[in-house]
Amino acid sequence: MDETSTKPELATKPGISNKPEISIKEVAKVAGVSIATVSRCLNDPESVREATRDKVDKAIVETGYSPNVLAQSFRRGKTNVIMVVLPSIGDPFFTDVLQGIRTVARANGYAIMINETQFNTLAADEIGAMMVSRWADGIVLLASLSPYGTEVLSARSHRAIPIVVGCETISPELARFPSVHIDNVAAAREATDYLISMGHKRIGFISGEETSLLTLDRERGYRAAMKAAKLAIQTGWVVQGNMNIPGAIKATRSLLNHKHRPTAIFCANDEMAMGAYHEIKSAGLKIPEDISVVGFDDTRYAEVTDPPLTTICQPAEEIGERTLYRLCKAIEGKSELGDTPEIVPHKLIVRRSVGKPRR
Amino acid sequence: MDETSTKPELATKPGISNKPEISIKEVAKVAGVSIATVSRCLNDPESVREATRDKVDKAIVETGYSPNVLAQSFRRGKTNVIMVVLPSIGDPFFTDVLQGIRTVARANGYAIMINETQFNTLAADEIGAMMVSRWADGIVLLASLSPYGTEVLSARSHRAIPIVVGCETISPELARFPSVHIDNVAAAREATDYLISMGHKRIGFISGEETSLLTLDRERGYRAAMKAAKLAIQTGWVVQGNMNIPGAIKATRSLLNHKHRPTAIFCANDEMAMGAYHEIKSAGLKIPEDISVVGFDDTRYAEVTDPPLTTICQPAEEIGERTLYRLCKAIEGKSELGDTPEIVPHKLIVRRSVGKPRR
DNA sequence: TAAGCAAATGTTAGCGCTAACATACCTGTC
DNA sequence: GACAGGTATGTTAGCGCTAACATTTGCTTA
Repeated sequence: MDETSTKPELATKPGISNKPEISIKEVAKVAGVSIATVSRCLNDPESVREATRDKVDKAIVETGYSPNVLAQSFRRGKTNVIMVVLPSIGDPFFTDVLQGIRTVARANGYAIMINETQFNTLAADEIGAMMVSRWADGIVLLASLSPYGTEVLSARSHRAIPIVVGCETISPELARFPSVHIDNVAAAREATDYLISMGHKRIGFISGEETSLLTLDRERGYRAAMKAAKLAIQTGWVVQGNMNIPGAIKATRSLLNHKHRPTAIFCANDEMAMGAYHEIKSAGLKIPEDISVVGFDDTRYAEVTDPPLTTICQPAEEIGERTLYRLCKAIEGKSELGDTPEIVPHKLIVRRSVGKPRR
Repeated sequence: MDETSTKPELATKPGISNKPEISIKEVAKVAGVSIATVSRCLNDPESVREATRDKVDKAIVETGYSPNVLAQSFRRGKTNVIMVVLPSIGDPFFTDVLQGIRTVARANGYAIMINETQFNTLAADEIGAMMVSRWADGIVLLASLSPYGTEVLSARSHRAIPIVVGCETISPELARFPSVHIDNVAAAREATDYLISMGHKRIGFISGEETSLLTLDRERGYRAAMKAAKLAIQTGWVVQGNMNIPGAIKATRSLLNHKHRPTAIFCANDEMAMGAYHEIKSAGLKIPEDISVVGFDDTRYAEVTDPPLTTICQPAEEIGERTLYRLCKAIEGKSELGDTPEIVPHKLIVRRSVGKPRR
């Protein structure tokens, strides 16, 4: 035990690390101080004399000690982990939101744990479990919850950890949570208005998951614009596309086969617009000459599609940053804005996917 | 305290949850049993008499108890968390890998923590910290580490938690870790050979991050194919594109302006191929008539680009599954394959982005 | 019915760390 | 040189849980 070989024996089987976990106790012994002093050196170095600190630092290096984060978290009752719940990791829009989240998280010493709902309810259980188990210090909810999920959340609310909702529109049930998002209704209306202003009268809409309130809001904006312009929406002009490419392809096909084929298609996100592009071109039609397309999100692909996609730009990174900022404040118990929803600005980005209708 | 109101008081300030954390002790008291029995009901229900179990279950519901996962993890020395390290969450290829990872993780009771390196060295520190702090039970490494990162890892190896490398080619330093990946050299060579077989003699290559061994391997395959066909590679035909769209656009521009302009471009991933498409079309050139393009990864976008992209298909989901499977085994200490690299098959998917060169 | 044995339950010692409290150690002042 | 008053360090009680060990209970069998 006392043989001072430079290298500790290597575990022959990684994964079954041989027990001798180096604890604060070991360091204390080597440094000739008490464990409290070691702890202080780690957490409040100012409070310990320099000479002692040096001894301890040396002992830490010598023993190869590093704190057991698990024990720390347990003791402090804080994990410094934030869970992010989102519908789909693959969505490039969320990539940008996550970027913002990560920046603020890192700055505040939090690690991020990502959880995909994939539009199912399972996630709700996991969120509930998370809340209750105290694994995470807080939750960023970028997805909409099923009614069941909302119920789970409410049921556990007495042991709640802070939640901030981002991107998603707020349902009445979730209204008690702070949120950061654009005005989806207004944005969708703006996009539709733009199509109308270009002369389109037959406009189709490809929606997302019906469980998503965000999608519903975009549909609402589309309908509002149509109504305001006194344009009728034919049955079959609103098709569900599930926010993904295969869904959009199917939806577009049905739109193209409609007996009153729309001259323009408004997609609830850019990903679906890419699917629509594909199907439109496959049908031998040209964008925007034969049919115009508008997307939503302004992902990094919008610029490089052919033709470049006209779409609504959300300040994704900013949403991420603001969401996490507010969550951090809430965790610290000094939320500034309370549960106020925070509306960030959107912007219609006009590229070349919209033209005048042929007739 | 004994007032049996249906709803416990709501914390007025979420985030500062009012202390009374319900512990196993509370449940034991309510059920009239010892804490050990409660623990047993949770962890090994078989070992407790049904009548007792019922009492405890009822008490659990009544108190609203749920275990403090932090305490459990601390006590057991196991978190059931696996950290996944990848270069970029936004890359659609990793979306599929993650899908596979998630499936196996969930089946084995692990939560996933995602960590983006974004090609910097910072991540290495975090991985090292993770290893040492025992936050995670294991690590999936889908990114290549900088030399510094490798050093960090080695330095801490005496307290190692299991690591399995996925996708990335294995450097000699990492060779001691198990891995799952395709044969990148062979795949890149196959793609290049295909271009050559179509009659191309002037072929450019857009590479990724120079720190990535995977990219280097693909470049190696390209060079090997060219050499085998006795085709010279002009200076300036191999350009770095950083695995993203803006990088690819710049790289493509330089390729198009080359005095010996290539008739085909091989991109180290599909994302860059999309950037290349854009730049080629912007220059007024047609794919594949004027210039052919080959990608790598076969992401979900490859099919819907215009024209559909010829590319190398990696079994992304399978890589994820296998990687995690092996990691789980390693965590359980019964790794079957040891550190053997596992090569999974790739496949060239021929679509319509490659034609015969014009001259 | 008492012994014997297994099954069921209880008791308790920590896991590694932090923080409250207790004690020791300085330094300067009169 | 004794004392106050601060500063630096030591001692120790848990956090909630699990698992090893101790004890009780219930049931079988002679």
